[in-house]
Amino acid sequence: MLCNIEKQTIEIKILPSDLTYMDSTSDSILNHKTIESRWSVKWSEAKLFESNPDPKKEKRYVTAAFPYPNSPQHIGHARTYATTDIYARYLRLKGYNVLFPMAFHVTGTPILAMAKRIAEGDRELFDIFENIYGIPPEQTKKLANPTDLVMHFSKEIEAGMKEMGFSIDWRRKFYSFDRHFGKFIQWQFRKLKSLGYLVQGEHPIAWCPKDNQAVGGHDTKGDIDPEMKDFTAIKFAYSDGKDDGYILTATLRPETIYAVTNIWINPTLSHVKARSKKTGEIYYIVKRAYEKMNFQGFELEIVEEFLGKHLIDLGKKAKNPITSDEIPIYPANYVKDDSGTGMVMSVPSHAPYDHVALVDMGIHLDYKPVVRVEGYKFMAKELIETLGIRNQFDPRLEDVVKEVYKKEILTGVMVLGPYKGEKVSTAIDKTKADMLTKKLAYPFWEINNKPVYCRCGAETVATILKNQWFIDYSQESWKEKTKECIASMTIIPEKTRSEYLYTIDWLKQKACARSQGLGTKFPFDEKLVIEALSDSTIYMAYYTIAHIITQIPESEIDDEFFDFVFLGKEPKNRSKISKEWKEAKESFLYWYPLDSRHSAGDLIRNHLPFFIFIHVAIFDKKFWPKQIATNGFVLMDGKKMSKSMGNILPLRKAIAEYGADVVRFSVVAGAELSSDTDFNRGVADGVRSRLELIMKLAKDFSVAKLPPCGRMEKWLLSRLHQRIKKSEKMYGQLAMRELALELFYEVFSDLQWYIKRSESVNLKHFLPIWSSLMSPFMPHYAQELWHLSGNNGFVSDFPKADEGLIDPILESGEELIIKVHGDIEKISNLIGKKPSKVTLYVASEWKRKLYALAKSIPNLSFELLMKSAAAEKMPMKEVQNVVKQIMKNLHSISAKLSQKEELEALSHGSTFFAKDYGCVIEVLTEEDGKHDKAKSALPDKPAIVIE
RNA sequence: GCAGGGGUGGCAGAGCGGUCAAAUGCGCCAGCUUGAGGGGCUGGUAGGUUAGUCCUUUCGAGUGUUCAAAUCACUUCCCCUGCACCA
Repeated sequence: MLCNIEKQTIEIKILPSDLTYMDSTSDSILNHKTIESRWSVKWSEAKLFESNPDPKKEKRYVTAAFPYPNSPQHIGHARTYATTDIYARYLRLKGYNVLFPMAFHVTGTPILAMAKRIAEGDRELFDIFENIYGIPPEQTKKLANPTDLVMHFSKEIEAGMKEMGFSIDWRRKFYSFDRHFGKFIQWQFRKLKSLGYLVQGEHPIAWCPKDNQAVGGHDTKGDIDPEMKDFTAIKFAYSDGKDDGYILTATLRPETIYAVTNIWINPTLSHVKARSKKTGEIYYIVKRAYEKMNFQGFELEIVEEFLGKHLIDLGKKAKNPITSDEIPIYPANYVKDDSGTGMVMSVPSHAPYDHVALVDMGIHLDYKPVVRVEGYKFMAKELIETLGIRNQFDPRLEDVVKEVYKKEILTGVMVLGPYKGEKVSTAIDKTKADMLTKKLAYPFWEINNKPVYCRCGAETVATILKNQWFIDYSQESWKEKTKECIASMTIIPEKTRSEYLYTIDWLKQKACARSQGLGTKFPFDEKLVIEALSDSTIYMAYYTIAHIITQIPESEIDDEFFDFVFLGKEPKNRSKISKEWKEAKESFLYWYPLDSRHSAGDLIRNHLPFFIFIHVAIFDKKFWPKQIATNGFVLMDGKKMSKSMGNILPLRKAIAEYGADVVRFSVVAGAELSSDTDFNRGVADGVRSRLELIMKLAKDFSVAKLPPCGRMEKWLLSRLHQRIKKSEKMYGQLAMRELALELFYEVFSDLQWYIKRSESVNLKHFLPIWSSLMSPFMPHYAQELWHLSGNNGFVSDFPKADEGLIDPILESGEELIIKVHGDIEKISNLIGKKPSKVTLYVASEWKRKLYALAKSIPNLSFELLMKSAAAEKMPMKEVQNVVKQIMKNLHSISAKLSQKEELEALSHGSTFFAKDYGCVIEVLTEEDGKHDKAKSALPDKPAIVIE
């Protein structure tokens, strides 16, 4: 029961106009800093988020992708964590024992590269630090050591997370370069190797010849990711048999080898005759290619150097290694020496340049088509002729090349050679593989988007890493197991499921070790470091023991420890099992499997599949993850945040300005989970001012001792209890946008209506429930409200919907009042005068019956309804009019209330109408009405007469 | 090209067969409130029309299914993301 005990009542009368004080500068009593720090201190003192196994309670284990501390966090990062925290807090309210841990990922090269840039005094970086993150240059200078950098930013991030009120168990914090963690990762890799998932092979990478090391995107000027392009270097012997050297041509289209007509050599460029020290083979190539080839393991030495003209002047012919055709060698000025070997096999039927060059020379040949493309016979030739391109130097030729290559490779079908009938995309690989195995050709790599410069200034080159280690995600049985896991998981949003499956299908081998970077040493080659996407796949398991394992000296940790904890295998020597071993195992068994993994949506194509792959590889099925939820980005005023645009809003700055709860709410509430959301001042201000109104109301009126049992209090509670039911489902599905609407914006309009309608305001029963419902989103303010409304302790339960308090009649009654209120307004605007008297006529009971009748008759027609009405002995003259209306809007008619109920509601509303419009209100039944209009009353739509 | 997602009002973004001229927020306009501003409140925001109504056009374009389509099917155009070794 609602109103029983409060005896002492103090009547506080307020008018809606009294509430027009939402003054954002008057937040002395609404200071978010005070409220937020008050409660975060209390939470931390109560160790509320330090979660330990408790066999009596059901657990839920949630994690979010750990941050990479090479810069402070911005509001975009906050979205994933806020989502996770909201979910974690919701689960706690539902009574679960919830674990939400956090750590820092420092693996890889970006931090190293950044520290190096600081050491070098990189202006650009110092500017970014100063202008975007507010770090003065003197301080930046001190961060030249990678560890200092990590510590500085991780502290910053941790502070931000604490300010945000994330319910994290910080005891479990670690860094991915911690040695204890390294032991765990090495164990993981030994496991993968023993399972046959670790393989070695060749791998092309970008290389800096000056620094003598591999170059990733972070190591280049302008952070450009070097892209690798694979050529095929094909050996053309001289046909006279007198020269044992090969003209080594490089091509991207090895499948066109069947239609080579000649070889192009640029007569003006420096060429060399070079001998391989490995095989003794001799190649003719441009001089610039010689250096590049040595980076790719050809081990060449120069025998002779000359201009290309020399080779042409010999007048010899070459032999096609596949078709054995004898082909001439022609000069071509368009051939450049910065790409490939500087020697080109000419395929005029498919290469636009070759065609134009031959035409230029006045040579006419019978073209052999190798590839057929819909709509063309010789695509290259036809396009050139259509465009009227006359020589090799026409800039449009470049576009033609792109167009032809794209079309032919993507849609073309082979019409020549052993792969006749196959798609070009596969024929390229097959033809190439054939030539490679027969040693008729070699792979040759080039940086596709060159020039890419290393930060040291040198241009990067392509090189081939022998013995690169891979995790072999290509194994079919492994893929199947991974898919099995996905099938058992809840994927939020569900529509991304196919993306996971697609990614799992195309994942091949993933290079997992690098020569540099922070992190864990590769156990099978200590010169290498495990790269970042490979050491972050099962670290969620490590959290469960992170605060326990550190109690064991690192030197005593071995694979048996992890086997024992994670796989349940007893060590050979059972006396090894210490208290910590047992505790760790118990903790893992309690918390695992992971119940929900949270991350940004862009990780669906790499980290998240890896996460599942490695889990299914290593852990027992009962420890496979249960759920993944991914979210979109946060835009700043509609634009993507970026360093170059300078529109990054650092999280802590946002918190200082708006307060943690407003930021939390704003970054998750604006859009559905998976789509990008916009953060802008307007939205954040709107959230803040609403929150402030509620706080103000609470402060002033929550403790008022008047009985909160009036019609409007009941209405407010009825609405709220409806929302409890709905929101529970939404929380479970992480429907952030819907929750925000349901629990915040709509509740706010309820409150506005309530204030308008009530003689006095009393939120005593409303506030505790609402604060509990909202507490996952706005934990600090919710806690404050909980406290203000006279409750002790922490918000700790999810409210239960009380069906007995849900009153549909009451709600419909208010709906009617809202509608009539609006209608009066509309009419008086329309007739252009303020009402002095308003009379409302409530429709007769028989009209409601007629409505019900209409709804109950299948395949309703005018005649049918008239007949039925006649059978019920209704007043047929009027029935005709009503039936006409019914037939028009059959789908929208409703009569939720009886005449009596409508009458009651409107009578109650009449004092409000009278006050609001400053006029006399009369509510009558249709039958009692004298006015002509009275008859036009319909259920849910009283007739209104304004005088 | 392949794979995935998407095209809705000034903007963002719901809706996914009837209650839809289309939630909500932002913006804009008008009135009120306020010392001004900010803020707040009320109403409006496709066009026309009317005592709260009704009509027409509208949800990328087109065709179809249906008594009924923003919602279903087909065709077509356009946009975004990914196609890797990068955290």
